[in-house]
Amino acid sequence: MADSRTPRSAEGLGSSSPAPAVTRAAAVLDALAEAPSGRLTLSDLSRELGIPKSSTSNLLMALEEARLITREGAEFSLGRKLVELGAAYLSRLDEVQEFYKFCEQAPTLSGETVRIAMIDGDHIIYLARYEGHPAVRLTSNIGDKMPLSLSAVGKVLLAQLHDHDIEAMFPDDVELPVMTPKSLRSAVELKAQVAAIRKQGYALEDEESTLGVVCLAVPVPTHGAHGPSLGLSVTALKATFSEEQAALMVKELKELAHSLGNPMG
Amino acid sequence: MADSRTPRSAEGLGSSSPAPAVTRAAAVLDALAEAPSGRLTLSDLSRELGIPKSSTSNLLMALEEARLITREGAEFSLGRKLVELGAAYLSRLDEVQEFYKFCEQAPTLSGETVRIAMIDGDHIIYLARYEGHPAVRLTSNIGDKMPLSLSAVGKVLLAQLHDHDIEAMFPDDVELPVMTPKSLRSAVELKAQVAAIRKQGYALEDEESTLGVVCLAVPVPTHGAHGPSLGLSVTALKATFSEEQAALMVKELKELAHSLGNPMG
DNA sequence: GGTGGTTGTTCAGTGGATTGAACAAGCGTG
DNA sequence: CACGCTTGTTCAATCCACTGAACAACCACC
Repeated sequence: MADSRTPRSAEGLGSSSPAPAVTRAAAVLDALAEAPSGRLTLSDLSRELGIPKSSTSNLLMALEEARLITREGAEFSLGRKLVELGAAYLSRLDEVQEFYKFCEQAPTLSGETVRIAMIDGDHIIYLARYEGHPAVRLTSNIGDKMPLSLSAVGKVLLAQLHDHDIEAMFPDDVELPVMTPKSLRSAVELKAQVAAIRKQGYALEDEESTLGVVCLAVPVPTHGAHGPSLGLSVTALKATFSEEQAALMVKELKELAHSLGNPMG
Repeated sequence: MADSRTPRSAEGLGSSSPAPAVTRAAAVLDALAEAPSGRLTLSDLSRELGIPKSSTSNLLMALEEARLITREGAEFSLGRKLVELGAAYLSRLDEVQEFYKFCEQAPTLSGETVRIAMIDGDHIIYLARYEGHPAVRLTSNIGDKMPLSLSAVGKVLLAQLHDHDIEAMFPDDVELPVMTPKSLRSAVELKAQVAAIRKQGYALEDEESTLGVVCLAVPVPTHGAHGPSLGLSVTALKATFSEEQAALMVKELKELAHSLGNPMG
């Protein structure tokens, strides 16, 4: 997707980093993560990030020594250590452990596909997935990202933000990403939904990211001031989706959200 | 585990990194990943890594801007971007996708707990887990590490290495980590097992990491020269473990390994 | 409230990381 | 095979990131 003609400068001109080498190294990791093939050469990186070749070479050597990237011939790709670090992050979230336990025991949810997600910049990121439903395997994985406007969790998390933050992210004339004919197209429409979500306490996504698939989501009340807000969602096939079922799911999701929000034994 | 009295210098004295800031930043991430609570203050990090406070402050600011870490008051912890990056790494491994598909269809394995792992320095790291067996939920997670000598996959991957590499990692007088009374204690014993594993083509772990639990593992033939070698394992309760079952599992594991090793439609 | 030991931030000097040009090695192409 | 166009590595000069000490803010404990 990234236009290879447009080098995205690692440094935003005026904003000089307090540790440029680190900022640039992070840009290297990003570039590798976003590259379609996942593999780039020194020259590729140097060109795309606008970093001199010799400097890039130094960065890559340091990153390789830290196992954050791997060299394979002349091509570099992400390293295994990133899996460790990502896992270390997730293992610290007690919510994830409890999430699994709860899903297994919940009468309705235990048979569905449930996910827990978190807001991450202008996207959501999936942290864990419970699959009671081996028949419907989602293509999305832990760690995957999604635009806020295209998912139920995204909308529900958006609804948790202050209005001026929402306005900053979605001015009225902004272009929203579109994945299906039913995707929301205007920021005005999105903000109207946000208002509705705040009233009813849950969000619905009706084939807006994948045709034939609907999603329900609720927010997890953020306990105390610390930690970013989490959201929960159930995914179901539109064909087998009924009002009563939806009501049950929302009820159980809210129970789960409540128990995640109030840490107890 | 880390003796807080012993600052592990980020730089190995003589070996000066071509990009010290990056190496130090990586050390910061490691320290945060290993910290029991997952949260450290600027001073903690400065002390433990032997980096001046002012420099540490700069590193942390740059890391935070890259979302590789998060600040929470005065404490720093790993950032969400690491989950993304780890996921990006895993999503590139086609093996993982095929692994899931195969497990679901395999007659015996589909009811068991199967994992795929990779060698990572002197440990193994789990890349994916299939659970046909909701009754027995493992405590281990994707991204977790394990010493080579304590798991069936570890031993089977060790058996793939050249003898001189094994000798370098496990000289005869080395102290092996111990987790149960049945854990291997001497490197000599370990190397004898490696020889046996090479003959029979699979490895067995008999309550060496967890009492009551046994594991079988086979290697995935590394197709071509590139990519590190992978291993597959099934975990079962010792109580419900029979010879015939073991034979079936090894057979299916080998089939899976073969299909992973020979990429096809 | 004073006091000792923290904490994180500021700032000017300097030593080392960064750099660009010049190098060597690979690869299609005519 | 010689040619252009890549690629990655080398090296000395310069600039800027790192440093250490001095600072301010905080907490805990008499």
